[in-house]
Amino acid sequence: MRGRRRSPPVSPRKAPQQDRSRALVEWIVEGATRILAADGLTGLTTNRVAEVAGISIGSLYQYFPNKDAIVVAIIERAQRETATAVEAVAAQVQGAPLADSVAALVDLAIAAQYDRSRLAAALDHEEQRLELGAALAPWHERVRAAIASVIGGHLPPDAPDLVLEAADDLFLLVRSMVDHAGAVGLPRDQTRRRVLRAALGYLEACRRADR
Amino acid sequence: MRGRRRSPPVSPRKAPQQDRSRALVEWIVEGATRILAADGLTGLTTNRVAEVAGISIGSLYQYFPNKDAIVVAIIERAQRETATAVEAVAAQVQGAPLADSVAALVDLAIAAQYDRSRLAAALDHEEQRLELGAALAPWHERVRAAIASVIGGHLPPDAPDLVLEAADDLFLLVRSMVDHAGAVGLPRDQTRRRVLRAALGYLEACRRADR
DNA sequence: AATATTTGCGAGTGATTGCTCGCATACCAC
DNA sequence: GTGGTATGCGAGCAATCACTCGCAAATATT
Repeated sequence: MRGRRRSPPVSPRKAPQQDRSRALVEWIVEGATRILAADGLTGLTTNRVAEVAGISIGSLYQYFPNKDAIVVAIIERAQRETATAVEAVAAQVQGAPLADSVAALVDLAIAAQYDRSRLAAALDHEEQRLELGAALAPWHERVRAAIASVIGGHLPPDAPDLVLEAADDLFLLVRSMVDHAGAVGLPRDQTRRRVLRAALGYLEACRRADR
Repeated sequence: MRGRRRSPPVSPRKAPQQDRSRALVEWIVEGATRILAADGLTGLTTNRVAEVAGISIGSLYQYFPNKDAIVVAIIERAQRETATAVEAVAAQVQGAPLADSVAALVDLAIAAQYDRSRLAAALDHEEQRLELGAALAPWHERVRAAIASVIGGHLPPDAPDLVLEAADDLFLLVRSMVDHAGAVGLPRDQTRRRVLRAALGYLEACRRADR
């Protein structure tokens, strides 16, 4: 276990207090995300982040205690966006047929991740390395709840555990397939068809499982 | 696209010609794999690989032109082992009921990857960075064919494309779920149950799709 | 206007790491 | 033994990168 980092402060060195500073932090995260999407982890150097954000490296370190803190901020923002987007779609498809609801979720995944496979892979990797599992649990919880609310009505009502389990599995399944399809450049419509088949097949299996 | 590496020689600088050298190359790859599994990419330095292999850094560079070449060797060995193992299982379950055959494949995945989620993630990441997709196609082909031979008899016989597609999707699905379960430390039996449900659900959907 | 405080800057530092190269050692032919 | 060759070695080089620190500019306070 040599390569493991210490666990140094990972929250902003100084909470941005003026609007300008808050915008700056967002701007840094935005730039770093673009670098990550374009060049992957090897391209993400602190000097380059500062350069892209149009500030000096010294200023960058007034708001982030170290490089990992920037990565954490990127991951947290991505999780927040994912959770919000999934919740929005979930609210929109309440009551719709299962196939349509799941299709909406798949479309969301394709729209959000398809051209960002490099970013997705990098974030996944860093999430593991920095051991952020616990810190991100609240976001996962929201995603799980949103998906559960979509599929809950179509599964046996006497097994709430099954629904949550299915929500987790469904999310992972869709995410993995979409990311991979994006990485190998599969056409979107084919991806949609295959992911949809997997997702609906899985849910059908769940429905049959608890009887 | 700044962080991208050139594409330098990635094959051994000098083909190992005596048995001793061949064993040495294998030994280096083995040590590097263990480092990767234990500490991830940050722990994998050329000096440490040499140290673990019990040779000098200079000797290491007689057989590998650069660090990436070591990673490529690790990946190729892993792919070879995966392909061989899947083919072996496929041969063993020929003619068995679908559920049993798929269960054997899932068990293989769990046995091979479960405690190596860090290694699996690192290799995935490097495979993308080094753009090895094309180079690894032959191994993927073998895996695809083996899985297709397992599930082929249980799908509509008039759609060979569907079978290959299903083989790819099934492999990805199982691998993703198992890797993730291993990373979060889910108990094996629960993992087995859930992955099996997803896999069989998917196949059932395939069977229904082409009618 | 004068002073104090905060914010921004970026050349430079120390540490790491991939890799080289000159030298030593082992092996071989005679 | 002697000369020649192949193999092994590891100190050290050059490049990279995360991060610091002393100074300047901007802003607030009196």
